[in-house]
Amino acid sequence: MEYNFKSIEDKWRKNWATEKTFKPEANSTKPKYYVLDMFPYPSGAGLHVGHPLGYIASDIYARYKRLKGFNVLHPMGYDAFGLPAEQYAIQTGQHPEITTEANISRYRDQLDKIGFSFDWDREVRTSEPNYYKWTQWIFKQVFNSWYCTKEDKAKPIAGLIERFNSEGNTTVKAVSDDTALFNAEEWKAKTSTQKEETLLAYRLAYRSETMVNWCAELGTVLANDEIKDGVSERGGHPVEQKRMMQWSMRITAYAQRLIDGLKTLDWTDAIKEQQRNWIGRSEGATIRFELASDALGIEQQLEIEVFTTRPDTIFGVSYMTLAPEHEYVSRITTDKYKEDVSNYIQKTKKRSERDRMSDVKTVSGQFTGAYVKHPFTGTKIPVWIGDYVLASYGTGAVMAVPAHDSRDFAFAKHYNLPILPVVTGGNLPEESHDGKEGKLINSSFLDGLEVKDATISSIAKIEEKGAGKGKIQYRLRDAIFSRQRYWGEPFPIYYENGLPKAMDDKDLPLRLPPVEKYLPTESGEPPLARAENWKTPDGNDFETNTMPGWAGSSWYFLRYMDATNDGAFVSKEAQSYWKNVDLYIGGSEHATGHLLYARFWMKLLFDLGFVSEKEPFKKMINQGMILGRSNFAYRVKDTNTFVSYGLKDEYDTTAIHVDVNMVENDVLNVNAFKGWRSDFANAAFILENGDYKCGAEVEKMSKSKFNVVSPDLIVEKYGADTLRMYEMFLGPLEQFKPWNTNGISGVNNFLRKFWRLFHDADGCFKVSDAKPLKEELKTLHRTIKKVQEDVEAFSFNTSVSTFMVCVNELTSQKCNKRSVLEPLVLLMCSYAPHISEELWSLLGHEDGVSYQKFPTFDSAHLVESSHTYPVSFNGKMRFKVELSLDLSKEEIEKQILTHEKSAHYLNGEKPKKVIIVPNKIINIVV
RNA sequence: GCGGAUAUGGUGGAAUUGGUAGACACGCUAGAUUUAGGAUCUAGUGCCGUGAGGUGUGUGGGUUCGACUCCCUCUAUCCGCACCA
Repeated sequence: MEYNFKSIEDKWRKNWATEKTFKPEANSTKPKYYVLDMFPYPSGAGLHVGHPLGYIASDIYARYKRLKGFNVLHPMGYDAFGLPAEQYAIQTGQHPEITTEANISRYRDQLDKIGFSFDWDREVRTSEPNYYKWTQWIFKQVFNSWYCTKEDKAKPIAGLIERFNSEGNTTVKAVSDDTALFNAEEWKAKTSTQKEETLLAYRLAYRSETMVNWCAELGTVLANDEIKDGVSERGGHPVEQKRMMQWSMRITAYAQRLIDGLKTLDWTDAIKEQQRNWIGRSEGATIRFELASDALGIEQQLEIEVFTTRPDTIFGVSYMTLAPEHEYVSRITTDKYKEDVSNYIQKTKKRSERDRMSDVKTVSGQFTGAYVKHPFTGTKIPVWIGDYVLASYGTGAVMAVPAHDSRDFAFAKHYNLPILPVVTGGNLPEESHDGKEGKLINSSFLDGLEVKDATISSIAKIEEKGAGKGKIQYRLRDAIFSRQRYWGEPFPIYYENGLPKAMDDKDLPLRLPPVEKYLPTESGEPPLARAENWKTPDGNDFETNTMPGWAGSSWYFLRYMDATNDGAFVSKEAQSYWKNVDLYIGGSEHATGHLLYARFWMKLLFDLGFVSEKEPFKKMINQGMILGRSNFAYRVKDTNTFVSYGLKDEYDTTAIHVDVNMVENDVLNVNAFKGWRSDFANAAFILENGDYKCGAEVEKMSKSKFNVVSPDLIVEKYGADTLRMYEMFLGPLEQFKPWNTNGISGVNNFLRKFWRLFHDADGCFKVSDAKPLKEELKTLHRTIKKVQEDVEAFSFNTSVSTFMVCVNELTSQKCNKRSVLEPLVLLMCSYAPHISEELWSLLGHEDGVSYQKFPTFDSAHLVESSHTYPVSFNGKMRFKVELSLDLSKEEIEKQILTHEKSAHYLNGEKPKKVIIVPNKIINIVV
């Protein structure tokens, strides 16, 4: 019988589904292992060959762990809320739910064809009410919590109210918006509205007027990580800064714990480093500078606070710079400079965020006429404004030390301000000396100290003087949590007297209401404002914003543990058994979005006692993207004539993406092209050697570039097992690589050869029960060893090669011994499950291959031809003999003596003594 | 500018962690077979050289009996962050 992948794959796929082969055991005594893929957003384009890459890798690992005796959880679901379905709804009026449903069923079909070992009974969809019920519930927990900095954890707000009742807020140490101090009496005297307002300043989910990234084109705000190069990540639309009332979450309260937690994670350094940079911890001090009182007609005793990471350079301050938006600018500017300052502010406002980014070299600023006093010397320091200082970081003001900060240096050079060196070293006055090495000079009590020590003692002196204090500053901002969209989770929030109130648990989920149109209202309110009767039974308005995309994806990994539970987001028992994700596979593009938010929520749920783990994903592998290879045709300008790639330089042409499915080996199927689009029906072609050659380029796969290769076609032509092995064979998992189908026949050949090992010349299934030869065992055990090492190291590409070598060797050994082939099937079944399952059943086993044990290797069989080389060692000669455990001592000696390099060491004499040590190194005393 | 990564044949990529560089696969060349081939099989294939031989892992240096592997220098490419004080 020939290898008929179609019938084999259909048969086993059905069998796995009906037998529920991949359902984890309940009440298992086995150790657990949780393998998770980042769940996909079901887009209209369907899966392309890049999507399954990570899924195949995780599937191989999940199947491997199962054979290794683990109770494996390997689920899949859909991140179903999102922009494209909503934009499609805006264009067509079709409800996003219908679009999403259709896309999901297409995804499911495609996924099913590849033979994954998912437990589909645990599927989750973030847009399902029985899922987002719990997203809303978690939001409520956040809303009803505050962050205690003393215990360094989130706590229920009810406890805070009790403390306010008994002692006010004077002893409360919390992460909160600045609020005035009050005692218990004052708290009790507040009206309920005032109390709510106060509490809102403490809640971990809160509403505030915030500067947001507003994308007019998309009609919504965007998070920082949804913006790339100043435009929206989706669609590339311009983004502007705007003040709006928004929900936010106090992720900043967790900044330090999010950094500390990274140490416990088995993630790549690149991702950890990205998160560290994003959180952006810097140690330094805040220092207050008093306004010089002799400034003309300016109010006394105003202090400007700066943040600096270099308090040691305090004596090098030669001026101060405020952000143009700094609140004191108008108050301190002297009459003489009023006009210049306001002109400058106007000018910087016009510069968009994008210009500021692309043009960081231009130095600009303006003197305000005001001076501050140096806290130690009392010297007058001029105050400038400059757009190199950001209002949103630190205090929006910097003490400028041009000698030791390159930005201050450029500014000082440009405006001719003094440059005072206070640390030795560097290349002053040509450039600033930013490095933290050298000794302090010209710095009074700091003179002679190293930078490190000077930093410590300067902070101490500043604190002693009451001029400031040591401070740790983070770049991370609170996460804006509301979106002006339809297709997202509604907030479980209504408004009473203008203040937000959380709904009762029993009223959840708050379902998305039907709306006529999916656009914002004429008055600019979000789409939910169109919903009829969007009110509580008491007539209070519901929140009209919806949650951002990351809400549902920040906890889905917990839901899989107990996907159908109606009484809790996950039961205590399920969570304490599965704990957290052991292996997470997905792209690195979520480094500062999803992966940070999920960690934040996990820690918050941990603080509140809902989960037992502090981190969601223990180990993570980031698969590289598979890129597409686009093809181009070259249209001669203003004609319908296309010129072949090699001749295009003789004409004035425009390149047009052509569908890669009409191109083979860069040769265009001209007839298919004519039928592709009506305006090409009459196209003329200038050929070379009778063919139309296309140009090619590697780009991201996308519908609009017509370079999407669907896995369906590959499965159709070669089968799922070939696709699985080929995707692994393509190269290291983590690497970005272009898709090309050139090598796929090699993998397909290999599977056919593998099949033939079990069949005789007439194609009849036939294996022998004879004892295997030494050579055959060597091949087998080497393969077991290598494959196990490769799987553990996620080097799936090399193990595919290992299989090929193994099958090639067994073929040339004409080996058809059961005792060799059976373990080989078990090795292969993670990679090519369908063919393995079929062969396993042909071998006469009733239990499926997934219920077996991973074979163990016996190093006694791993005998190589020996290889000897000399190693010098403390006057003795040391020889290393590789993999020659079966050689006799005499043989080893002979090899050493006849080794070409031996003459050099032994000078023709015989060694006095030969000592063989277990690690295959032989000491020879001369 | 800061941080992370990568660099090996015509191509994708191996190398047991310091031990015969180029496994495996694609491609290519020759031969066999087939009416013909996108099919199958056999042999060859880093580069230079007819050959013996020489040479070779981005550049230059170092450690070592021995370096793709370790150390230093430079170069190129990719990714992330970026006037964060």
